[in-house]
Amino acid sequence: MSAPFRALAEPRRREILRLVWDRERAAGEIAAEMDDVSFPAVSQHLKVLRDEGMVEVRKEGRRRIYRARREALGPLAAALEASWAGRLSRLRNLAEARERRKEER
Amino acid sequence: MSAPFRALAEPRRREILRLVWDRERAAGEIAAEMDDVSFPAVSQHLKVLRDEGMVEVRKEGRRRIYRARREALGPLAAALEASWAGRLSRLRNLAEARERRKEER
DNA sequence: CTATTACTTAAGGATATACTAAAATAATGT
DNA sequence: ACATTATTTTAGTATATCCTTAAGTAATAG
Repeated sequence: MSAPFRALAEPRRREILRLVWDRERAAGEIAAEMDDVSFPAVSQHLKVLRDEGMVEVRKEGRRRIYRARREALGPLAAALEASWAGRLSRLRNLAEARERRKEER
Repeated sequence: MSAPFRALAEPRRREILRLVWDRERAAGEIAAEMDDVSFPAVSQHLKVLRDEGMVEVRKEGRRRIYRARREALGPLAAALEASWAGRLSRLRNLAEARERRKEER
């Protein structure tokens, strides 16, 4: 129960999920889309997502093709989509306002 | 956007949220309900939740009374409730099955 | 069967984070 | 004013995690 939240705590993993959310992509393609991170690092994140059942892999020749298992994410799928749509922003704004108040002191 | 997921990654913080989900509780009461953790540690977790706007505090005498800001959690509220109800278990079971398969090799 | 491409796994290091104990702050009581 | 209770903050440490480089697999190509 703990693990799904943990898996999504990492921004890179959320970005990977976004990339394979509605089209499948090979590991290499995913890595190519991401900035400032090595291929192995991406591969390690993919492993975490696989172990959580959040993505599925399919072999095609020498490529591994990934896609999100949206159903498996349950209510977390909506939370992810909200975050990509910036719809978690009310929360963020509140946090920022609090931060500002703190600094004013 | 990153921060809310990060805040919920920590099991203790999810437990704190559960404790103040539908009744308010003083910081000390929260700490008393939790096992194997010091009061300061709980206080630090409460700070994270406060900074994320996930809980509200109210002073009453020398006690600080906390409650969850469920509205502010947006779609994450449903994910939390699902996790407490064990309804994220399909995900977990898949992950465990995968784990078993790996060990069998 | 050697080389190349695509990817994963392993080893090691740097940084983040969660914890404890101790000190500081805040409100009330004597 | 001083003590007590409730909580937070600070300082320091241990552990987790994310990253990089290097080495290991797997599949196809020559």
